[in-house]
Amino acid sequence: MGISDLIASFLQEGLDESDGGVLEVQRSDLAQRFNCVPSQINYVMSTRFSPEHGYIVESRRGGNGYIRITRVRMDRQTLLMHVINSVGSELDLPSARAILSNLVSSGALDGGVGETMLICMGDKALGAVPREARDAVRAEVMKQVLIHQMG
Amino acid sequence: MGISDLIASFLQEGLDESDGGVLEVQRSDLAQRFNCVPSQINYVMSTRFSPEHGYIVESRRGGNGYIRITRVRMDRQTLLMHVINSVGSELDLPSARAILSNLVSSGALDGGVGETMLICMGDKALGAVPREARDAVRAEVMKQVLIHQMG
DNA sequence: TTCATTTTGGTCAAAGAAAGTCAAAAATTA
DNA sequence: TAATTTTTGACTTTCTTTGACCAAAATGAA
Repeated sequence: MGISDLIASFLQEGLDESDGGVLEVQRSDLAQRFNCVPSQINYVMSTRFSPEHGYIVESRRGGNGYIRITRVRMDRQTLLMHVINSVGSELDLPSARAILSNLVSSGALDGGVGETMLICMGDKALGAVPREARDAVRAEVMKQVLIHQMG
Repeated sequence: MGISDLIASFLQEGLDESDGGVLEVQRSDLAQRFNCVPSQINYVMSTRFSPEHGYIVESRRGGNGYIRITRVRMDRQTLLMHVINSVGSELDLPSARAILSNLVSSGALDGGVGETMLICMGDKALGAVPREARDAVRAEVMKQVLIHQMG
């Protein structure tokens, strides 16, 4: 087992013992404990605690900064993940509408959230984005929101 | 929790207990109580009690000087309208965050919708938009969603 | 009244304390 | 050997703390 694996399993344990599946750590503390460089913690986060793996990682810099890992629920997640993976690098508005209406009617997404997303991806909201770039933005917006929704 | 957070939550409590959501404190008193330099109080005011966070801060110097914090309360329509009008042609992410958190905590916006908007305006979601154009997109997204929310 | 002194609060920039990014080097694995 | 994954570290960004210097209001003496 490499250091990254050690760190990962240490965090897993912490999450198991924590209440609510939430764990807060300090990057430099962890790095010291495992005798590695701080940025390795970022590596562990992005390779083992990504949303695709079922986690959300938030953080704050500066004095009293932290890294917070949250384990997300699993059932809805599968559906959302499926959609996330199916969305490529571009997404037109009608497709977005269809996807969202599916998610909402299947109960995987709150109606208000779905509508909000639609507005965010609409031509008015994206007025400042060149027409030919909008579908790329839509794809990214869709994916990011759904990834976040897994939490 | 850092000192700034401690001071902020102390003030929050005071506001909750106060009548009319108004609280008056003395800068040097506070600084002494929390064992910090007076200007740190100003820092707390500007980072946690800004108008975007839903507060008005007034003050007076000289003998018996004070700092007065007032929590702003408005009905949903007014609040939304106010925000829409106050957002110019550009909006940076921290400001968006503050505005949304205020709208949500005041009950004018559903939490899920607020979070969704934040993700839609995040740097990841707007990855395909040139950095220097993002704040313009954010402003438009914010306004469009809120306009939709008023309907 | 007028002016100096005292009592507050305000500003700003530097220093400090985390965390983030990115790409090269090293190690593993296929 | 070639490709992929890990490990490192130099550089960046964000948030907080501190302190030196500034500005205004109240007070009291001339």
